[in-house]
Amino acid sequence: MKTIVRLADVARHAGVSIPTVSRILNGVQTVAPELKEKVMKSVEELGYQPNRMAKSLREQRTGILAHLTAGLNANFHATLARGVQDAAFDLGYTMILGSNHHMEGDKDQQTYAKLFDSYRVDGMVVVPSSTVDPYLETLSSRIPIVEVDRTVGEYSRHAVLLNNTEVMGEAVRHLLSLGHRNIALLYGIELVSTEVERYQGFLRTMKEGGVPVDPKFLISEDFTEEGGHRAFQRLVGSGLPVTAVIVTTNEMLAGVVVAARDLGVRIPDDISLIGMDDERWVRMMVPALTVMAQPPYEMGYEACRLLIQCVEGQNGVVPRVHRMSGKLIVRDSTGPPRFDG
Amino acid sequence: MKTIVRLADVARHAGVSIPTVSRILNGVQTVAPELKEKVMKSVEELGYQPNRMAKSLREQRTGILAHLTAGLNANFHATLARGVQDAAFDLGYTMILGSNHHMEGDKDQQTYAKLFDSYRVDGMVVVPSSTVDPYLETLSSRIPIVEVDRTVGEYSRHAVLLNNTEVMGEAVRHLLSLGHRNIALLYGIELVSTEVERYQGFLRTMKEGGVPVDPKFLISEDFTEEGGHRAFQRLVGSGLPVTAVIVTTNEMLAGVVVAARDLGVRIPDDISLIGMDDERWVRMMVPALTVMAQPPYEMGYEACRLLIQCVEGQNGVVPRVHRMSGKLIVRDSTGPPRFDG
DNA sequence: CTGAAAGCGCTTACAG
DNA sequence: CTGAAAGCGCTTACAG
Repeated sequence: MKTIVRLADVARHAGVSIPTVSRILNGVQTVAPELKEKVMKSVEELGYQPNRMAKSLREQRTGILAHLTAGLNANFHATLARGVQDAAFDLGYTMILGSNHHMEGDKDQQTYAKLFDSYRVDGMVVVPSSTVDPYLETLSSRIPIVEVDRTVGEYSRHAVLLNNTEVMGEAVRHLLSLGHRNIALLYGIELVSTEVERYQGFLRTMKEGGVPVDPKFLISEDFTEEGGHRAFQRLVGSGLPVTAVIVTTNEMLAGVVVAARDLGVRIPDDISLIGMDDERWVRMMVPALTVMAQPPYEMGYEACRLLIQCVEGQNGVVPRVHRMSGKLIVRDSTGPPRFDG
Repeated sequence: MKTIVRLADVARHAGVSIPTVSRILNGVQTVAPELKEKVMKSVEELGYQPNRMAKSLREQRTGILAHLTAGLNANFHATLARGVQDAAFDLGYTMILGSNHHMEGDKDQQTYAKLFDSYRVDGMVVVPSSTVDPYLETLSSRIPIVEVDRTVGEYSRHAVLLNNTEVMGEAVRHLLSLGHRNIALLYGIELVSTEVERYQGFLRTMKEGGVPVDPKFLISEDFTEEGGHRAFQRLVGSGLPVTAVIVTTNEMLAGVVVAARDLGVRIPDDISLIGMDDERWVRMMVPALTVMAQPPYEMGYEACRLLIQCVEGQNGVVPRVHRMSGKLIVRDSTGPPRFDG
């Protein structure tokens, strides 16, 4: 293990004092050009690399941003994380990542929040879960936090969210214009903002379209593939005259597709289907699915950009919700209802 | 912004010296039980959270591990990263993540490596690329590095890799046993160890099976979906009597599937197909694809566990290659060759 | 424009 | 068993 070069080594090598080297490296104050040159040569020769830990300790800022996510399993969250990371990198920060541990759900988010706090990160971009919230609330008093994808609700912080009601509205209008009236909504059982907003968007647009909604057409289940499977089974098992189904999450969507195959329900001949998230499997399967597409990369990037703004002083800005627009991508899983539907 | 609690604050609050608090918190040395109790109460009351930066600076170790990956876009790498992260978390470390920036390929890996080095990370788990290698080599002299998924080759470091030749062998034998003789291999054009090993595994097993390989059946292209598309087009366009195709990467596999549809080639009726990575789309599409499945989570976890072993002193252990076994999952994209094939 | 001194928040020999 | 002192590698007032 080679010994590491410190500022003092560079100073000695260049024949100047430590502060001088520091000033040159940080471009602060004016320095004699000749000294600068000499020092830069020493830096080069010795391969000096500043110790960010020491710098952080002294400056009382680390240049590290934490991202607390709900889990990299879902492509959506992985891409969002990439957005956060790229923004951090572009703006001179480093991202530290905490995602759900194993399969234990979100109970680790708080552990991660504490851990990252102990590293004195400059701020956090978080996909909030109910359990992490109380801790974040206290943390908020010390460092800026930006919520992304969903929010725990009272908007006391910046939040970057999808324009959920809008996209859902698009989806509903698409089905209505095809002639559908008996449209079911399959959604996640947890009370997170995304689900609430999509649910509301559904109801509102149906109302605007003048189509009454039978509560039996509103089915909530687990966020998982299994949940989607069960929801679709229940729906079809009920014998109701459904002609179209909207599913609010990608995981559930997969379950719905499998269930439809299991039950011999043809898409879109028997039932039209609209899902969430434009992932590869959605494009590769036959029929390719009509989906509400989100821009996860942009959401992450924007959230992080906002966070850095807060970190760097513009925290005079009043916290608000930033809406990113999704769009409906029409493919082959939606068509006119069956004539007997 | 609330002011933050330091060790000194706890000491004053408990009426003891700073070192005493430090010792109690770190469980080092024996301390009077009464003092301990008093201090712990103060810690609790003040909500003290140690400053890891300061601790790191003093201890000359940060407890941070860096993971340099090839990009979270691919599910494989996202899951692998999750494995690394979980291992880090389980063993008391924090993971810092660097993945490819935007679409610029791997040229940022070196930037990330430098950045993380400046934070004095205790070690790195890296999915190496050719450009990052020279820098890693010098870094290796200071901190432990474990390679994962692929290696730049000379095995001067620990590496956790898939047993590429084995799984490829399984795939080939599966096709041979179905009666195929004219099997094509579509692989990535870059000279990375995964590709080289899979290529060799293909040739070796064909040889063992006593089946000569026409070099025209060996087609290399970009790692991308477009690359796969082109490769399949070239193959079919050549008019060669292929009855089965093996594709070495998931990205290319998607391109092959699309190309087959475009050209009206039926799978497995006209051509049998084996791909890589057991991702959702591979299971959801019809026919569900036969694939060589890797255990990315386990690979990441194991690599990180190994790294921590090195970090914590067992670096007496001679660096070696650790092989993880993949397995062939037979589904509906492989069948007997066409009688006229 | 440059250097000597202090200090960021910890831990760890060193005395007692 | 406990505390005073030094030091990890930096930056930043403070003199000159």
